[in-house]
Amino acid sequence: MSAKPTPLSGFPELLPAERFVEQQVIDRLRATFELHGFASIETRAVEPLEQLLRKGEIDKEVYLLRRLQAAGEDDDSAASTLGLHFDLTVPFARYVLENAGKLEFPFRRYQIQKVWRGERPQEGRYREFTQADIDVVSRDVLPFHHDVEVARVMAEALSDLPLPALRLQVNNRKLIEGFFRGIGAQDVGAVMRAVDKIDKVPPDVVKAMLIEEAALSGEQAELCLALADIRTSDSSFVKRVKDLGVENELLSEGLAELAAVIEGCSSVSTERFTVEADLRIARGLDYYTGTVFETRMAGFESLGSICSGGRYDALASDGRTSYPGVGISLGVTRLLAPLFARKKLTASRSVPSAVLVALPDEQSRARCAEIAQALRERGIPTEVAPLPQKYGKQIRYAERRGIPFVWFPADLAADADDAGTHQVSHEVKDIRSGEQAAADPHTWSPPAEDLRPQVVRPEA
RNA sequence: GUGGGUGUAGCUCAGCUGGUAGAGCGCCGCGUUGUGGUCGCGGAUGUCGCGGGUUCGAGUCCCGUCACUCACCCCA
Repeated sequence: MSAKPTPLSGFPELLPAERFVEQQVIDRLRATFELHGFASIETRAVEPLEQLLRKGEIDKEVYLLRRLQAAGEDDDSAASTLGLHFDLTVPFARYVLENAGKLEFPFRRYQIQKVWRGERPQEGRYREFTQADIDVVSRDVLPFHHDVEVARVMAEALSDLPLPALRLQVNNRKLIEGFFRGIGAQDVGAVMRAVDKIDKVPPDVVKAMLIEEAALSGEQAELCLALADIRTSDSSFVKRVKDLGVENELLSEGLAELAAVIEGCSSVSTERFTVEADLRIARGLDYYTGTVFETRMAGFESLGSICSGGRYDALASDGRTSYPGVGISLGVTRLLAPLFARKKLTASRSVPSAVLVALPDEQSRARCAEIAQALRERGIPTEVAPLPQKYGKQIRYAERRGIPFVWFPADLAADADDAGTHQVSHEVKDIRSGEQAAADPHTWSPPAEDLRPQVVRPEA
């Protein structure tokens, strides 16, 4: 490669310190998911286009996969063409159907993988990014308490991470659909699309859209706006909805479900992670049938939702048996990349090494490697200096990487010579404080907080 | 897919009505001949995104193109 490559927009690549943070976050998510009994699976990167397009009008979002030499080959039907998956829910539904005979239901799984979308990239929107999903799927019927469970598990996982304050907003499709039907709306989808704009355009514009595009009367539109305005952190939203005076069976069911989720999550709500009913949340994806989730991060509202999901009763079905599910998906890249870009999150050093063993001269390399190995045997990440440069340069090498300790090997000539001019024993220097003391590679250990890099929030 | 903005050193950016490139930070060296950071002195680095056009002359003007970026759309 001769010319300098240009960055490829939308395919973020992290520097080592950021990658360290990402891996810590993924480890943390994984630990929490497993603590709650979710099993890991990984699905293939590609699905038949036919499967991928079941989700709706996203054909322009899917990257097709074909061999360079395949031009002119016959079969380009949706059934045989492959595309990279653009989320983890659709492949999971396919996986459940394919393995239904071997899985135990209700099936609880987590999945942390890359996904691809043909987007125009900008901050928080990528063409290749990592999602972390948890879902529970059952056969025929999935008890409602799992709606509460997935929210609680994700809340617990996110609460453990060093992030700005998060707000989990919950709504229910039955509630809003029931409400819209209850007021006499004919085109529920058009109403939802208009209401969904409420955070971006003024209320009177939304009202105009409701009247023009969803064929509502001014009164009906007012009721929709009033509903969308309701936001509470407890179940008091129920009374406020009822006060609007709309009667509908589906609405009542949705109200009861949403109240159950809000009450069920009240104990995981903290200052840094709040859960609330927000009746303007709709979600564009049409496979959701009940509970829906979105999550906003304080100071990063323009990113949109960083963690979303909901209940889908009909996504997976083989024609005779249906597999209803509920899940929630964290956008790991959307969450972290903006924090990295704004220097709100990084690692205390860019390499795992806690110790750099200084190299006096090339002849000493084997001896220095032994010192390093003695440290490693006790779990201390250690590297040997690459070149026998002046010690000042070697210290600088460590400093730039954030390696906190430099190990100076004992001078072998010390036995024969005057101890005043030679370093008789091994010494280790904390380059932050400058303190240096004699040490034995078989017993010395760094302070626990220096053993591994730490995730740090520079200004938090 | 639609509509804006921007491309100059490793990074952030200046560069006037066209006269063939600059600053800060970073990097390297020396002061300080095996202990860094501070300070002082010195040094290196650019196909001015790419292609074409106008001109005696283009980083600067024009056209095209590519990339990046922001907003919309949609979404993690």
